[in-house]
Amino acid sequence: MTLTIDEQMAILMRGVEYGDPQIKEVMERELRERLIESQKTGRPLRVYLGVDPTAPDLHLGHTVPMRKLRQFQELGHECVFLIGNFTSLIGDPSDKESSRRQMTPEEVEANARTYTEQAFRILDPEKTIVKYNAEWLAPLTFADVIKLASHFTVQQFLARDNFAKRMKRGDPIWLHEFMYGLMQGYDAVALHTDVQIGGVDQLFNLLAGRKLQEAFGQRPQVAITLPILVGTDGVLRMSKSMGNAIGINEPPDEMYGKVMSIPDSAMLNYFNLLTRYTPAQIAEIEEGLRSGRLHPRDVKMELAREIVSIFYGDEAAKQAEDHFKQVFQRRELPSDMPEYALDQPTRILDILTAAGLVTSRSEGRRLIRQGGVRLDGQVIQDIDVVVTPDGERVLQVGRRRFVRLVGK
RNA sequence: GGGCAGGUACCCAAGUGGACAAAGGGGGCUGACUGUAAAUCAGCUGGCUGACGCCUUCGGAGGUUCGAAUCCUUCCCUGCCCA
Repeated sequence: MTLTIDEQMAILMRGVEYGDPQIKEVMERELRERLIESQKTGRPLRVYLGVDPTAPDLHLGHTVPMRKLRQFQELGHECVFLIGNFTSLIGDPSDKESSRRQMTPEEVEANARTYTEQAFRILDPEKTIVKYNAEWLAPLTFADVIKLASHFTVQQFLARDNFAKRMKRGDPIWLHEFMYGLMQGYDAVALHTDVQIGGVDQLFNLLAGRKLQEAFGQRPQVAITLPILVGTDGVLRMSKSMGNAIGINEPPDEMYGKVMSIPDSAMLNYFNLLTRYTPAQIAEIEEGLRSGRLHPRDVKMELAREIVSIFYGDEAAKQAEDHFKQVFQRRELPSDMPEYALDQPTRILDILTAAGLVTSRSEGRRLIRQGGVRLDGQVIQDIDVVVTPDGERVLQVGRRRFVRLVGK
């Protein structure tokens, strides 16, 4: 609370990115004005972040704007975590080149529950207001919707990068997808927001909010947009459906390992968007990597440790790192592994499938043929080998799947 | 409503009567190497089978044929042009 406006601005604008320098200038100016007013009047700003519950788990990509919301929270502002339980029935065109399928109300509801639980690992539950946009979107009449639509032209939508691309390619653009921007814009109106946070791909929607707020006689919100986090492939945006996501609910070992699997080229993206490091510290790392003073592997391990630590604490991060060194660097057995009770001589393929190490027997055969299956460290050559229970034996598939066979 | 072009495996995309479980790329997996599950290189990537082989798959349903992803009928869906 004792921070100066300049100090607050430095925190809040950190990492913020717009496609356009002019927008940035305007947003910066407006945010500053509002902060000053807030300080004078004592009225906290109303800040909101919306997420669509399209998958059961939040991943690291979601945490980028959530951390920004948290910063506002810590500066004493009123923060709304909005679950797009209505919008996700439509499917957001922003994050996909192609349109997203519509979800059933049941799926949305189940996901919304896990989302809020997981969100509180970043946000302060005491200071967070959780809202669902079906509250105000569901009651709108067709006439209301038409009125909202009358504030936009088709050209404005078609100019949007995402639609323009699909247009060019001849991919379908559904009429209902246009409604998405209207809905998200109306969220801002319904919430009387001062600030909305989102990914840069959401800029269009945030600006739609400004437009609608003006139409409703409200002061247009400040849009704060953040860069997109890439997934473990290092190229595409992180998303569960792309299979390149790191879930915030994943166990520490898994989280650490997945961070280690990102390409070196993605490291700075992660440092910037996910860690607690200052810009100066990150610049130093960047310089170190470039000059060869720092070893990329060590830097990545530092990154993995930091990320696990944010979610599970230093102790768990340390343990995850030890596990990683043990299993992947020294190729030793992990300290603990799942057990599978073996009570009679059993063919190897039966064990692999029953223990869930492979998804089909064909896959098991393939892995054995490729030398990817080991019993007590010995590569299994014979597909037909029968394993007899004999105290404890360790069955390993590839480098990271282990099961302890326990005789009975 | 009319004309034209399309709908292929997790994704993109070839194939237009048999040699197609279906080219190529991406992703994923395994192995080698290494600096890590980076990079690079090699292999694998529908299911069942010890194996020969068998079964299921090319928008849906029928049909022609010894044989169909490929031809025909019909239905559903998409894009472009015209109205």
